[in-house]
Amino acid sequence: MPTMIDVAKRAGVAVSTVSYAINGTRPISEETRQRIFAAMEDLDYKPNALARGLAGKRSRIIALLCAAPDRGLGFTELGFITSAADTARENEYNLLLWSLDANQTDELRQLIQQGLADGVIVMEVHLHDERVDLLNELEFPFSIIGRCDDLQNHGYVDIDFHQTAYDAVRYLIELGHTQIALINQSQRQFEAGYGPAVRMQHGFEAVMHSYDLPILTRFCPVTPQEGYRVCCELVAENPDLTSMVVMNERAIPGIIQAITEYGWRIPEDFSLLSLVSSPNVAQMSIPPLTSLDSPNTELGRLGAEQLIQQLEAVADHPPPRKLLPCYLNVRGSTGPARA
Amino acid sequence: MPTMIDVAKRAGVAVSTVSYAINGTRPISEETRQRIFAAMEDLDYKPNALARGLAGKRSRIIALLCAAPDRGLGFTELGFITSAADTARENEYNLLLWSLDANQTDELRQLIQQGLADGVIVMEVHLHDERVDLLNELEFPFSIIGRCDDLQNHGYVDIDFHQTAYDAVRYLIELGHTQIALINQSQRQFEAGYGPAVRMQHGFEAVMHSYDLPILTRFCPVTPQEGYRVCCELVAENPDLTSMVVMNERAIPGIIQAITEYGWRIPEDFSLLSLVSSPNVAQMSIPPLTSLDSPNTELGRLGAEQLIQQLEAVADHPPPRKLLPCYLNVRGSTGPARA
DNA sequence: CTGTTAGCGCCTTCAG
DNA sequence: CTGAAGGCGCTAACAG
Repeated sequence: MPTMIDVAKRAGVAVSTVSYAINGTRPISEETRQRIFAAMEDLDYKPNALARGLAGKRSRIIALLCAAPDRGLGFTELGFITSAADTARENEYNLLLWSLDANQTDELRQLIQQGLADGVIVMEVHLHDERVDLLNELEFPFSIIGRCDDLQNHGYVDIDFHQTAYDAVRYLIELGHTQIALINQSQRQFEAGYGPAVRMQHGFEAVMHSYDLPILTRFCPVTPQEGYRVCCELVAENPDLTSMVVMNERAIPGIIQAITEYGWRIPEDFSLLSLVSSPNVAQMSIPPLTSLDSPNTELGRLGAEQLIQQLEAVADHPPPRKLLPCYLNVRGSTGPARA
Repeated sequence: MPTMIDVAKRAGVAVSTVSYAINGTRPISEETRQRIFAAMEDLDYKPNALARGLAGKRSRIIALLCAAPDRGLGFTELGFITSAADTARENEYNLLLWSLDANQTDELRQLIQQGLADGVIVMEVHLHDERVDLLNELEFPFSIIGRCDDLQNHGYVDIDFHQTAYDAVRYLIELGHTQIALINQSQRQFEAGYGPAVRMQHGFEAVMHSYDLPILTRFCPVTPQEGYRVCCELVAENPDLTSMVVMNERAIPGIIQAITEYGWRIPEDFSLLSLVSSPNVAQMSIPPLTSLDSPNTELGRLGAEQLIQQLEAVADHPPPRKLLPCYLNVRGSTGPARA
């Protein structure tokens, strides 16, 4: 592996000049610049990232903190991961994967103190998140996908759950539905303060209230079996129900089965709308589900971009805060309300 | 951030002694060892990874090359990624994510020349893979999840597709089936030499042949629509068919629909077995699918472990080669052959 | 068993 | 606009 010294020799300049040429930290005459880059080409030279990081105090490495949530990792997280990786690369950063649970703050501290990463992206944040506390305490740069309660003047990117609830209800109302139930994630998640569960719950209630419609909601553990059980109860107790919005992909097969067994056809007799879901699984159902798909790749991208901006910022920008809507994809599980 | 010098001072020893104590590269008297570690504790010292890497020629960083295959990333890849990350951490390595397509060899070369990573894990390899060629050319350490044609005396971990085909057919035969069809992935993938498609095709043919049963196979693009179309044709042309093995998760909803519309109930009239699939999606179907689930986390783990062993090997071990079976999970989509 | 010291490859003040 | 030289924090000879 050639080093900067080799390049300097070949170009007939000092090493520092090569460094400046590479980093653009200082004006260089066009002529020597050319010579230097030619020499780099010839030698197939690439700056050594470790040495650069050590000397320059910036490694151009960021880390993605990927904790497995209770329900396991899914397409949502996969979207974050890959788009964060892409975004990092586009900006000439490297992305590390730190698979730590939300409570492994000691391990996180260790990793940070290693000095490898310039900053981290936190995903799947809890409303109150120890990791975020730690990062604040260490004053270590970070960005968040999701939102905490205590925003601490920090930025974030998240899904606009309220808007999503609104879009869902609005869409069903336009199809003539007035009896709309929400099946949320598990009560445990809700009570643990899991952001999406909490915000969707409140968002849905607010929207239904604003339309002066009856509010009907259920929590449901994230399994088909529980989906079946919860949905059976729900329809038995509410035979007037014509539609349902569900933010619980894993429960959906059970829900469909319950509805079918009750004697309703989808979408002729009953409409089903999957919230904050991914196209992959929405298309796996029969019929394919109309859904409000989560902007996963955008979230991952923005999370990475916000962190990188923060790392490269000269002045202090105001903390970037962004809420993204879900995209409505009309597939086969929704239709006009039955008479 | 304290440095090694601080620790050395506080413990009253030379920096090198601290270094040796940390790395265990040289015997240290128990007493000074204690003093040094106490000093490290007191100062909350952690070795700087960049400096360590630069000086020691080993960064303890490995990279996972994660190309998105044609069909997009799914649970399989997610399993690789997370288990590789876990394994890396357990061995005190850091895992980088390099999202490069299989043909982006220039970018790969660049990243390697940066000197950040000690080695890479390649997944989703093609039977002939440019990345592997490059890695061989550069003599850069790597491990493979999957297999190339030209093994070059290199190790690998992969699924035992032949065994999987055998297990699937055997299981169905025991249920009394003799008319068994295979729905594979797309012909394009097969012809492009995509390992799983090729090996499953050959494995299935060999197994059916060994049982002296009729061989019936179809390729199918990875969408529900195509699954529907291919399956409609298949059953129309083969009304005696009683079962089907499918290595094409995305096509399955369409397949189920086709079978249902044909008038067969699953599993009473027709058995469906999903090959090399993930429990998550197998459980998403109605009924939940009996499947041979892919050992994703084991593959990811072994891929990482093989690389790390290679990096830390003193002597040259023989290249580790391992084929893993899929796990049979009997769920609700298989039953005795209809009369 | 321990200490001294020269790098690892680069960045970044300082002088010119 | 360019050069020289001191460090970044650690490892690994080389000496005791």
